[in-house]
Amino acid sequence: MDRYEPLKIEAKWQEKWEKEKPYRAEIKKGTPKMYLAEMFPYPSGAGLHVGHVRNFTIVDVLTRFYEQQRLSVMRPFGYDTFGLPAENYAIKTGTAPQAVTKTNIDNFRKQAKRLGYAIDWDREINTSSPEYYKWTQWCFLQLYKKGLAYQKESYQWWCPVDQTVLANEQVENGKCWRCGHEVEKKKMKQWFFKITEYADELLDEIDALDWPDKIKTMQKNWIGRSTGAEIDFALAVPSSSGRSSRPSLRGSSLRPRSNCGFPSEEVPARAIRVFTTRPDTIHGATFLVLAPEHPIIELIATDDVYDAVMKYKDDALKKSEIERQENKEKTGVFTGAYAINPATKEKIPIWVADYVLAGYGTGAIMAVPAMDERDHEFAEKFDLPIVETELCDFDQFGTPKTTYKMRDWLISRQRYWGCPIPIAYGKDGNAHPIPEDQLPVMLPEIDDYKPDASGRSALAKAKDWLKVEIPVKDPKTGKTHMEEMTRETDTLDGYACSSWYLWRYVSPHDAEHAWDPEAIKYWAPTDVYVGADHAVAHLLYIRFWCKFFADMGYLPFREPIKKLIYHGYINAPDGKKMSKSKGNVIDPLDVIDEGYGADTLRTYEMFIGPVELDAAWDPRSVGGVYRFLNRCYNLCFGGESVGASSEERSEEDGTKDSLALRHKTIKKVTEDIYKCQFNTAVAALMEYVNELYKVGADREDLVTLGKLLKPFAPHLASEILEKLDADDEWPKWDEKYLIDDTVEVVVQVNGKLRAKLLVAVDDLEDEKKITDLALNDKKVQKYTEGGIKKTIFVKKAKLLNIVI
RNA sequence: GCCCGAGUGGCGGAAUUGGUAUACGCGUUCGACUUAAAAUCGAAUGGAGAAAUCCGUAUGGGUUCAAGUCCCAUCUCGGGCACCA
Repeated sequence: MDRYEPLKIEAKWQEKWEKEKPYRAEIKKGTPKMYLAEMFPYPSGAGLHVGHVRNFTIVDVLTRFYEQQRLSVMRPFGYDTFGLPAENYAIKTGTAPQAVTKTNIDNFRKQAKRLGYAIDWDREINTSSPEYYKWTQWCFLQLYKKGLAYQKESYQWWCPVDQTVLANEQVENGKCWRCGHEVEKKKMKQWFFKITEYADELLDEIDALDWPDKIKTMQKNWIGRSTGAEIDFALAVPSSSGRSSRPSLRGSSLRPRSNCGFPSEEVPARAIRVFTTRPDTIHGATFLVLAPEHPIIELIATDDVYDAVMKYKDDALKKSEIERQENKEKTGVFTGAYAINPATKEKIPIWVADYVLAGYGTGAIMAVPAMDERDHEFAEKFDLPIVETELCDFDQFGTPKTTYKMRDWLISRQRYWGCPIPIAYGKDGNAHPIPEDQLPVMLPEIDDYKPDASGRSALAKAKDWLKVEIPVKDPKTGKTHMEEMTRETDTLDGYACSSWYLWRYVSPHDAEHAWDPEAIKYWAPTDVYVGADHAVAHLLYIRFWCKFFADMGYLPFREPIKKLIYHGYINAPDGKKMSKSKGNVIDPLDVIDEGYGADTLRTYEMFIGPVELDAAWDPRSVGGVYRFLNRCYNLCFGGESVGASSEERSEEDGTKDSLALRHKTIKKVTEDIYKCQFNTAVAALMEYVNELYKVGADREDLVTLGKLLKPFAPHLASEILEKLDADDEWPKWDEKYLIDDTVEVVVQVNGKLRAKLLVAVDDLEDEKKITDLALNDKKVQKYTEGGIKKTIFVKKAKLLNIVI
């Protein structure tokens, strides 16, 4: 008898799948479709890690499960290749990111193929290939045309190490998500996507999603909608006139410069607009507080305190986000100016303090120390009046307003290795979109990738590339002429590239469209999406783009992902995060090559625990799963030690029991996979094999085993099914085999287990018979001598409780 | 600080959602095979007890015929948000 040699079996099947391409997705009209994908990986130089394997295997189990049910299945694969690691590597070594990326992709593909995934390899995509990013640029232009891609000068997060700006979503606890360095605020003109335009819809549709609550809550918090009102507080007449060198307030209305994220509408002359969720407390507003960045500060600060106010402002701007977060002690400074509370008509002082955030609301608040804890703390510290307030009807003072914590998505990156933004600047400095027929704007190959602190990417050094001729229509004559312009040197945030890739998969080589309209109608939206990261950023951005392209008529749905599986990490055996520096990394390819094989690795990672939980790698448990597969092999390929064959079994009981066992297992495994409870599905298969060892297995038992095992261990299962000359169609269970002739009834006395009765299944209908049987049971009688109060029979639970 | 989620054997974890707690796997122990080891196969394995039994799902209370599951309080751990007016 042959031994189980996983590496041999796996090589055989992988070669067959490579040649025959059985997992190619095709549109089959009339057949229900199933589109599954993982969050595509960034192909790092280190190759696959066990976390990738968990991610991809979850998708694979479901892919094969549905494929075996003969649904029309699509499971593509791709690479998210733009980004800092490849670029930093290029800077360090002088190797072109293009070359590094190609090497890494080749390695990833080779490794993924060794895991036996049911991937349609003809649908492979790579975000840094021109055939892909051409359409990323096309997407940008659609957003631009609708005014949803725009430029704005404002204070932004700047990472001094990576020398680029970052989106809010990429700043974690005041640190850069990539390098971990503290971020700074820098005032720059940058490109944004107007995600806030969709804030309400993004929020309102969360509840209906089949996504983990954790993610839904995080997105809700991130969007952070609150409703209230905006109220204008008129400035009181300044006690001293402004310095002549300073801009004057008189006459003109105040238009906040568009540099702090303040609303762009005009604020009435000589007034400060505040946002509050509690306009009904306006009578208790005893002072105003402005964010340090508020542009009106320098206009209203009186001479006597002007320098102090400006110093406070400068200090606040210099402070890192971490310093601001750590120090919750209230600080602030009086501007010397006053405003009029429109409700009480009282003159109230205007302060500046950094506990008021520039980016939220109007960057100014009315402080109601009697109602608000923070205002109270501030009032106490600076000895400002606290007056109890009566709630009032505020309609006469303010206008209803809804605000969001979410900001527009900053997409400019001052980096080389990204998708070029398809924009050029004319002599007048105005931005012009690159015409669609000039796409893609190719990323030029350059020698020196290093960015500098100038705030421009290395592309600024590609002198030839910078020049471009753009057709311009003269507004007077209506004639078009070519004008030489200078290209935008910022590249797009990598998240832009991944905001539409799920739709590219439906027609990955389409040269005419970003995605084929017919194919998208059939395949999309994605039915199951699996990942372990990007709870807010990517998963919010892709929802935003989906809604936008739905509005544009390019997508026939408004939510891109029906079901989201968000799985846990796999940690090192010591429970800590795996990391190269700690030297505790488990390399999945090593696990395969040690002799365990891919089937063991895959099955182990499904068995490791509930999908949503983190788990620690346990080398010994890997051995346990290997033993299980080995037992499967021996059972199917005939070992002497295997239990009785079907012929030797007693005709009456054996066959009936084995049918019950088989159908029970089919039911359990099927239902568990639907519920993504892969650990218990594997446990059920183990139980099945254990039982078959005891009672013997006939051909049908083994065929069933092969079919149920295939999603987890596809190579071994294929080998089994081939030997048995069986197809892999998913088996169905029949409830009639699950009903036994006899059942065990549990007898409790006061809720404690005292006896078990074996009764005919029909007797479950006869409560009196069972009660009599129980009361005649010797073990039960020991407890019921003193008489009984009542009995409770629960048919569903096959349980009788006797109360004494 | 606020909002979620979770605490079950030596370990990872099961438990039809109120109905036999500890499935499955690991580890441990014993046995078979072997000159021996590995592999494989079989058996045992929550604690106490000679046994009958008793005690056991973080802790303390409660509801119920019946609680790991529901309610209240406390403790511990994880996650999210964190001056958002």
